[in-house]
Amino acid sequence: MLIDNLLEHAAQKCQQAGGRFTDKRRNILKNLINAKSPLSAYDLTELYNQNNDKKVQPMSVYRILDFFIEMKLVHKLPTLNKYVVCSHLSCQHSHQDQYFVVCKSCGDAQEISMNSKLTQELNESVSSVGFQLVDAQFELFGLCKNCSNQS
Amino acid sequence: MLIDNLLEHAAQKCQQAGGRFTDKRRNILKNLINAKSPLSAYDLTELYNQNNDKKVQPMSVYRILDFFIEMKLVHKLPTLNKYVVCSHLSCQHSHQDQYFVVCKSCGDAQEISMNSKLTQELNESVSSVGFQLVDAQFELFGLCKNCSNQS
DNA sequence: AGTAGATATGATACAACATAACATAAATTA
DNA sequence: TAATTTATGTTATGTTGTATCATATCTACT
Repeated sequence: MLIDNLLEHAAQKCQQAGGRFTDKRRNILKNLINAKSPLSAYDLTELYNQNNDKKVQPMSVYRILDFFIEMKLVHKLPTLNKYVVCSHLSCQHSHQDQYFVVCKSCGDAQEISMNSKLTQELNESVSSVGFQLVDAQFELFGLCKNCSNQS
Repeated sequence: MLIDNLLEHAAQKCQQAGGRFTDKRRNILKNLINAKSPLSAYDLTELYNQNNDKKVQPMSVYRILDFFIEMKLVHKLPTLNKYVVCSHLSCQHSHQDQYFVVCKSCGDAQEISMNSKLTQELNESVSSVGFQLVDAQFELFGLCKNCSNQS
């Protein structure tokens, strides 16, 4: 999908929720969409400042990322302390829980939608120790096709 | 199980692997066994220094934790940046992959062994995006029995 | 016992990630 | 246009983790 369409879609989502899609936010989201792998808040700060006269500080980037996460436009990968755009940036419908596989070699991350069988498995095994599941997002580590061919 | 037995067992595991079970290591593992919830490296540093004349620095604690992780005596919860003892500290046999549920309210963490169905599900869905699973440990978030009753 | 090699820890500095707190600016709405 | 809400600026600081080089301690060998 064209990046401008994605941004337009993101803008709409924000506005519908009573948030603004400012230049800074647009710019930072664009950088994250174009990124080959997950980026840290400091990566995004640097990227922004390389390409803009007005500078931004990490504090602001964290705030902007928090906003995007609330808008469900961005996910945080807590193990990596990095951020990726939601792969369903352009869908209208609501989504299942999702999780991520991160390539140990190149750092690429893939979002995976959780199927119902998996969700059920997780819920069951969590209840078996007396817990009630709240947030099922998680990260796994592996090797992507490219990297496992090379080694 | 009595804590001294657990420590004795840990000592054996270390020695079998050609590692030493020094006083510092013993002391720090003991603190982690007694902990009610996961502790950070800095928590463990403070705990140690409160109870000992010879002080230890975070750097050393990180090294000791790395050692325990290699010995499979301790797990790191990467989302929390905290550490817990392996719930199978005293078993001899090798273990499946495991994951954790963390209570969002009280911070308590429970280790859960992955059953084969779940392992298979994960492997399948990861392969479906061209990845090969390497490390399947992860964390989920929920509410423990106590905390969900209170609210 | 003495020494060589491996293992463990000390010590200092710093990098990377993240938040607190208070001020200003810009948009929205009443 | 004044009041309110939303977004960002600014500075300081907290938290987590690693790099590097030095010293100590244990183990095994002759």
